[in-house]
Amino acid sequence: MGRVNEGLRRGRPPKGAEQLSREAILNAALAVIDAKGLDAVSMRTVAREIGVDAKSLYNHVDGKDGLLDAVAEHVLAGIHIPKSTGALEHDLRAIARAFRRATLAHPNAATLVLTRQLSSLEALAPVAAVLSVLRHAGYSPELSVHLLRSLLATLVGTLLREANAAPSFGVRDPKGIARRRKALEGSGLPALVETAPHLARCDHDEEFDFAVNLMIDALPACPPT
Amino acid sequence: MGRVNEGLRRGRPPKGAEQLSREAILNAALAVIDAKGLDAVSMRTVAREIGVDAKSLYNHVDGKDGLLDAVAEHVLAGIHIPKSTGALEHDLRAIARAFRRATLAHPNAATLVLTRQLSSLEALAPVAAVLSVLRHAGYSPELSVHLLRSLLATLVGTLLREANAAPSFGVRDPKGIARRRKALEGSGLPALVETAPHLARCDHDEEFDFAVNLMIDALPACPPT
DNA sequence: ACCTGAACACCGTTCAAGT
DNA sequence: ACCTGAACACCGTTCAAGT
Repeated sequence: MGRVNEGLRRGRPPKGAEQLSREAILNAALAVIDAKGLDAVSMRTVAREIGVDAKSLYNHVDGKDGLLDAVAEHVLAGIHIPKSTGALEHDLRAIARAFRRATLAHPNAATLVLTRQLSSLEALAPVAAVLSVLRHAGYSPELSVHLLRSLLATLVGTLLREANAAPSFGVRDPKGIARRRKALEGSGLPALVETAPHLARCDHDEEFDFAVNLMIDALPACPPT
Repeated sequence: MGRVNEGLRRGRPPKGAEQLSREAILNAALAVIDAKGLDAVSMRTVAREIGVDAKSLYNHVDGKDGLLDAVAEHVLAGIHIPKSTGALEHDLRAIARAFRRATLAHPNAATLVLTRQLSSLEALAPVAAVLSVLRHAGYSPELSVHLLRSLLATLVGTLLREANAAPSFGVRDPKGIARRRKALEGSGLPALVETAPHLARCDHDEEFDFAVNLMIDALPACPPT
C-alpha cells in the first residue's frame, strides 16, 4: 500500500524521510505485478505504491520501458546457478531447473523475463553456466553457442506456455471441451480428435521435463569435436 | 493512409459508402503494425487508417485485446501447410518451415502470433498437421502431444529471438562488442569470453535449422510404441 | 444495424520551478 | 540532487443520441 503522501510539499524531502531509490522502485513494480499483473503496471501505479509522484521515478529509471527491463533483469538475477558436477547431462538439467525456478518465482513477471532483450552481466549468468558446461564437455565454442541457443529457445517456449503467454491448448472448463470436441469432429482433422484428451490437459512439470530430456537426448547425435 | 472522413456525419453512412467490416479492421491493424510496429497500435490509430471513429471498431471487434487476438489468428491462418509425404522427419521439417514463414510474414506482428493464446480452429492447423504426421509414424496420442509441445516450444522460442523479442546476445555495433568484451574479461566468466565472437553474431536461418534438426535427431531416442 | 459526440478515468513524459 | 505543479498529447471504453 505504501505511505500516504502527507500534505503537498515540493522539492527534495527536507528531513530523514529516506530517499527514493532504484531498488525501492523495482520492488514496488514487482509488488504491483505480483498483485495485479503486468497490465496493471504504470508509472503512476508504481509510484503510488511507494507514496511518491510518478514523475519522480524518472530520476532513477529510464522511463517505463527501462523500468520493465530493469524488473526483468532483477528477477533473472535471482537465479541460483548450481555448481557444476562435471556430468554434462546432469548439469544441463540442473541449470534448466534453476532457470525455470527463477523465471517463475514471479509468475506474472515471467513474460517480461522471457521476452525482453536482457543485456546486463547478471542476466548472463545462466548463459555463462550453460556454455561453461558445454565447453568442459569438449564442445567447440561455435557448437556450444548453437546448443545454447537451441536449449534456451526450448526453455523460453516452454516457460512462456507455462506462464500462459503461449498456446497450451489446455481447456479447463468442461463446457469448452465439449464445444470444441463438437467443432473438431466435423473439421476433417482426425488427429486433433484422437489426441484431444491429451491436448486438454497440460502438466507443466511433466512437459518441462519432457522437453529438457528431449534436448539432452539429442546431444549424442551431435557429439563434441 | 485511408480515406478522409469528409464532414461530420452521424448515424450509419446513408449511401453506398461501404460499411466498416471486421476484415477491413484487421487489415488496417496489420498495416499499422507493419508500418510502425506493435506499440503504435491503438484503437485510434487503427480507426484513423480507415477514416472512421475509433469507437466504431467496437461494433466489430471485442475491444483492443480482441482485436490483437484476431490479428494474431489472421496472420497464423495464412500458413500454408505442406502436404504429407509420409516421411516423418521431412514432413516435420516442412511444417516447421511453413510455421516460420507464416509467423515472419509480418515481422512486427510475430510477437503477437507467438505470444497470444490462440483458440480458433484455423490457428490449430499447424498443430493438427504435426499431430497427424506423428500419429501416422506410429506415435501414441499421448507421446504425440508431448512431442508436439516440445517442438512448438522450440519454434516459439527460436522465432521470438528472431523477432527480437527474446535474448539473442547478438551485438551489432562494434563499440558495444568492445565494451562488453572488457566487462567480460574481468568477470570471471571465461566461457563467455571464449565464445564471445560466436555470441556476437546470429544467423537466424542457421539457428533455426540447427534447432529443428536437433529436435528431429532426438526422435530416435524416443521411438513409437 | 451501425456510427458518433460527449464524457470519463486513465496514460507517459517534459520542463521549469522549487527546496 | 532530487521532487513536484502545470501541462500536453495521448489512451480504452461506455452510453445515449442520432440515422
